[in-house]
Amino acid sequence: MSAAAHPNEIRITLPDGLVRTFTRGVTGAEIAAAIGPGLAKAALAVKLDGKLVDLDLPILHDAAIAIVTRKDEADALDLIRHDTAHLLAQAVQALFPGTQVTIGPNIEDGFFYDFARNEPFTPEDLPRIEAKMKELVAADLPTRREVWDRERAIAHFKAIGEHYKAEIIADLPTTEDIKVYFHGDWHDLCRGPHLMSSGKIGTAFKLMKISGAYWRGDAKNAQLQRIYGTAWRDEKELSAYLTRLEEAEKRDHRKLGREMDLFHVQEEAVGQVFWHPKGYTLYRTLENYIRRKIADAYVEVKTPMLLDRTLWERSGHWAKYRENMFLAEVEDEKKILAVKPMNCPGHVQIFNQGLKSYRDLPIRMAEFGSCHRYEPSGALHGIMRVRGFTQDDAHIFCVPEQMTEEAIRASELIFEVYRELGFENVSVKLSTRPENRIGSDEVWDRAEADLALACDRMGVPYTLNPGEGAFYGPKLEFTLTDAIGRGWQCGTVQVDFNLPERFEAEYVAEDGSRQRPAMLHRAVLGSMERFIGVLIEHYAGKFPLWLAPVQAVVATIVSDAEDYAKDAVKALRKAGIRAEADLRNEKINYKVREHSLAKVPALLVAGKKEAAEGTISIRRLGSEKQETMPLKDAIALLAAEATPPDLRE
RNA sequence: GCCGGUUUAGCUCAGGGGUAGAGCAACCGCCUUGUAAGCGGUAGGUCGUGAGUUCAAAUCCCACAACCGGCACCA
Repeated sequence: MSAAAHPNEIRITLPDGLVRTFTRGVTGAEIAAAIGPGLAKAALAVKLDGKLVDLDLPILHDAAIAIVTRKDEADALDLIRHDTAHLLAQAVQALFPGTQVTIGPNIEDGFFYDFARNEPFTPEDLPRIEAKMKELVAADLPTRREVWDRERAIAHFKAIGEHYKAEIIADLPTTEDIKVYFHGDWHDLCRGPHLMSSGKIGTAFKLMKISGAYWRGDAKNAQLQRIYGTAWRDEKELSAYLTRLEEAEKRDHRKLGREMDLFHVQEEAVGQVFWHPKGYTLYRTLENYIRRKIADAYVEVKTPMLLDRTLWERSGHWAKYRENMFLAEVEDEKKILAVKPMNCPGHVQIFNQGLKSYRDLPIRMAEFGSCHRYEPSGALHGIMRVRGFTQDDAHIFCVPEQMTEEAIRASELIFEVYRELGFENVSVKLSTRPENRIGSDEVWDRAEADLALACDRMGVPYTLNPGEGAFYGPKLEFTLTDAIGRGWQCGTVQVDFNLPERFEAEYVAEDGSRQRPAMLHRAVLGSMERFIGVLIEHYAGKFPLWLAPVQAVVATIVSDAEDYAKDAVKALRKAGIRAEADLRNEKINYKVREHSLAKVPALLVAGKKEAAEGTISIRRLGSEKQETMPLKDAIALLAAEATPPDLRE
């Protein structure tokens, strides 16, 4: 492209490819105005060579620009949310003088701002702050950007008591301009860009919650007060978001677990689950499914719950993980036992029984291992984060050359299981060496490469999670996406250099020498408890038939149909269907409502007609239609559907 | 663990120094019923736990616990 004819002119390429010439120093606002008054009015910011900048920023060089309006969803939301965060800070400082501002970034669906203030904010403060924010929007305060000298900025923010801001500036790279944005007469350090006035923000925002948050995310630092908010392009989007939150709440596994009589928790067993008959049916269905999935390639074992302290000292857990372990003392024997937080040391003990040959490898040792970890009280959450849980665990002992192949095998199992359980969308992360680790760099290089190669060979894309590996080895982490788009990290494949070494696991190699086996940890579901929680929320309690605790209810309309209904239940059960009879003296409306609320997938209604004809009237959960068919056809239909996915043709 | 909030019947929630209420569920009757609540009645609570103030505490004060929302943690 040739340079512009005149030195004071620059060439601006617009999104439609059109190139227009403007005076050097032209602003996005001016370009928008030159294109049309509508665009000028709608303009929020400029995308200058792909980077969002202020509308009033002078453009000095030839560039490709796009005027960003509310129609550009991602950019518009970014701009609006960031401005709303500033608006929040401005309102808070107006209402609560002496409050320091710190940082206020955008997050998914909104933003937050962290404040330093001795008095805590209360829930009642939120509507007040929100009202103030709307006032500031109505005032349509103009935005102004200034670039300050670093030392001046630090001195200024210190002088006005904004010590956190001063600290932020001091930590900014020296290459960075120190930009201060004014909204009316309030100002804040910010990298920008911002909308040209507060009126552009609109009023589709809402403050959501208050929480504590540590300065710079470090629990050793002071705790700040965080206010979360959400902001959208218009009221319609805001209300759609709020509706989405309500819908998510309806899926809450704690609520559904109670309503569907699946499980409960109580104070005397904090962080542990009481599985009710229906919940445990679901649990066993899932467990047996996994058991079938691994039947051909794995051996299943069961290891002790309580193991002597000396074993944990040897495994390294005593040093690294003790504060998370439950201990049991046996005074008579002066012993301290620990409740296992993991199954791996136990599995190595089994591996170590008897001499293994390279011909025996790989040994894939699985256990539905009941583990207990003393999780911080604040981390507990329903059955998703508990202190007593069961891992669908396995450890694979192999020769080092088999590592990639075994990682592939484990990963493919994970993908297959997720797909069969109704999760199509799965992402993979490769977590690499953390600062605090054991093992030489060469060993880490090799292990990370093995896992990366496994992904490549499967054709599975992965994102790198640098520094997030376990201290004993790198890992692959599998995150599935549920029905409403939330990610749940469940499966994992981890290399372990630590345990085989510490427990001196060995096998006899081809040349007769003793070698250390490589070890992989792997879990598909992760924890049974957590995964069932995910399933409940994913399906909103409406499980596919094969998982549903009660698959069919035969409900009578008149008492004359009772014997027929009982026989129908018998026949259903004989076909392997979890069926129950509802012979109560209630209207069919009442029964339909009740079993629908209980989320029974198939309601089989038997009245006088059905009893006489040997038919049944099927009503499926979620449908208002019903279909009458011969009982044996209904049984065949349901039996087919009740077949677990791995057993289908 | 930290910050804030909450805790009253099985569930959802009201009440707020004078001894506890509603709806639904449960139980008992009546109704034999045709696809999302038929009618009537009965019963049900150490008001999270402990300690205090008071003539009197579910209510006020303190401590603790559990739960909820975040933060931190998540071998």
